Parts: sequence; structure tokens; C-alpha cells
Amino acid sequence: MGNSDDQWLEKFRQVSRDYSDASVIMHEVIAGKAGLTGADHKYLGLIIKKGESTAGEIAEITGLTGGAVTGLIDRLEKKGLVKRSPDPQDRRKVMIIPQVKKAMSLLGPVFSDLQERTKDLVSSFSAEEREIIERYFVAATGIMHDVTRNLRNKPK
Amino acid sequence: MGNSDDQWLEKFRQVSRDYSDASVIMHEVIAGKAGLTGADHKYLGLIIKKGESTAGEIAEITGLTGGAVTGLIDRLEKKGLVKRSPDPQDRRKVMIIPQVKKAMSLLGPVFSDLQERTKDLVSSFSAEEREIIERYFVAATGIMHDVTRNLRNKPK
DNA sequence: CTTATTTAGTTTAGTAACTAAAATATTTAA
DNA sequence: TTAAATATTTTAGTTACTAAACTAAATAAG
Repeated sequence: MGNSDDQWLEKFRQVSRDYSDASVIMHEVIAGKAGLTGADHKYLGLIIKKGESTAGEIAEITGLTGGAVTGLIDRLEKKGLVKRSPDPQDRRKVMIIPQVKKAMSLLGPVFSDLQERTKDLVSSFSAEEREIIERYFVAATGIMHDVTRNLRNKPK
Repeated sequence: MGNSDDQWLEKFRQVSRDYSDASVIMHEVIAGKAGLTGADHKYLGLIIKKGESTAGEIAEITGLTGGAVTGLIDRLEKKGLVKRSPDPQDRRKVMIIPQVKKAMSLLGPVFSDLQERTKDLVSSFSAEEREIIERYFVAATGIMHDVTRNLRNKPK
């Protein structure tokens, strides 16, 4: 790989870092507008994506301890964003049911500007171009998952 | 825009959300490996990007209050990642000097796997394809900055 | 069976990092 | 030379976290 490729790579890294930074900051501001902390907003997204699940499962997907999950669910429940419902099959368990409609009505208006403009942006690319972008995203996501897993398992 | 475009858009949104989620999680794990919290890692990145600056400027770019910046700098200084240096021109000011070498030596090894694999991934795209991906990133970053600014200024 | 162990979630005690406001030190303006 | 403004730190109070103790329910073992 030649020198100009290395320069390009450095620029590309900067561009993708800027993208990630902007994304994190934007999501924090969105969360604030909806009366949530950045962390609670992120976790709510995970809970909605997963769908109905137990407190234990939420601890796993969020990486939080049991006690922290209790607090998280307390806060989200108080805002009507999830509901607790005891599992009749196993009465130790508590099913956490995301209230998707409520979440949509809370977050939707805040997201609408972003979605509109993103739609316009992707429309400005041809189908072939969009396929290239998507291919990059999917591959990069896979790499990040791998790196995360490797770091977690590394002894040091 | 036809129906199949809408479906594509929905899929694209999912893909880019997955990318952002993976990025956030990975950076938290990277921070942990380096003995930092996710927040401190993020702020250190901002401080390095900005270069030498005052505590007040750091409060602005991070969105933290003055007191929180004092605590942040205390923690980073204890780890040797920044240095405090009183400004001789204005002795109320404290210049915060990021110790880039130290940060590199701490974070570099943790990032190396990611950088290697990202390099391989981008190499698998042609120059024209890479230009398309970069163009998308830059435009999307601009949109996110705009949306963030609009939300911050919105009265509601 | 009925007692011990495991599992699920919550509660508690202690900690870390935040905000808002008061305090300190220095500079600029009156 | 005093008053006001600016830059940072300190303090007091809050929030959300972890680790460990606790409660309740299900499963296993003698």
C-alpha cells in the first residue's frame, strides 16, 4: 500500500471518528430533550430492540449489575416507558415490557428532523452507492463486535 | 420515492444504528482496558483533539460545569494523561496540556487490532468506493451537528 | 416429602462523578 | 484604590453505580 493510501487512511479515520463523536453528542442531547439521561436513553433503546424480557436479561445486554437494573427499570417505569409484569410461570421472574408507543411519542418528535434529513441524504446516493455504504457499515460493525469480544476475553 | 426505497431506508437506519451502538460499546470496553471510565476516555479524546487549552475551554467543549472539569482534570492528571500549567500571562488561568505520547502508549496497544482490521477493510474498497463512503460520513456528520444545534436552541 | 441449594430480583451501604453555589485569586474598569 | 468581572477550585447535596446481603420462589437430593 502506497503513501497516498496511508494519507487517505488517516483522513478516513478522522472522518469516522468525527461521525462517532457527533453521534454520541447528538444522542445525549436527544435524551436530554426527552427527560432522560444519555445512559437511560441508550438502555431504553436496547430494551426496545430486545423486546419483552426479564430483569436478568436486561442486566446481561446492558452489562449492568442487578441492583443497577432495578434502579433503571424504576426510573423508566415512572416515566411510563416500560411496565413490570410478574411471570405467572415462574413467580420469581419479572417481565419487563417496553412501552414502544409511549417511547415513540416521546422520542419521535425529537428524531423527526434527523430522520427527514437522513432520508434526503441517502436519496442523493444511487442504489449502487447506497449498497457500498451499507456494505462498509455492516463490515465495520462486525469488526467492532469482534474487537470488543477479544478485549473482553483478553486476560490482561 | 417508491416503496422499495422506503424499505431500503428502514434497513439502512437499522444498519447505521447497529454501527453506532457497536461503536459506543467498543469504546467503553477500550476505556475500561485503559483504566478509564467511558466518559473520561471520551473527554480525553476531545482534549487531545483540541490541544492545549484552559479549564474553561474544556468546560465548553465537554459541556461539563466548572467543578466537574476540576475533577476530570484531577483524575487525568493523576494518570499522567494531562498536565496543569499556570498561564504566566493571566495567573487565574490554568493551561491543560494533553500528554499525547502518554495517551498513545496507554491506548495505542488497545486500538491496534481495530486499526489493523479497519485498514484491511478500507483496502478492500476501490478509491471511488472509499470516496463515496467518506462523502456519506461527512454529510451525515454535518446533519448530526445541525440537529444537535437546533435541539439545543429550541425553547421547548 | 421436607430440607438444602440454586435462581431471580430487590434492598442496602458505600463510592464516584455530577451540578449549583460559595469561596479564592487575579485581572480589568471606574 | 476600590469595585466589578473573570477563572478556577472547593463544598454540599444528588444521582446512579457496584458488591454484598436479603427475600422469595423453584428445583434437587436424601
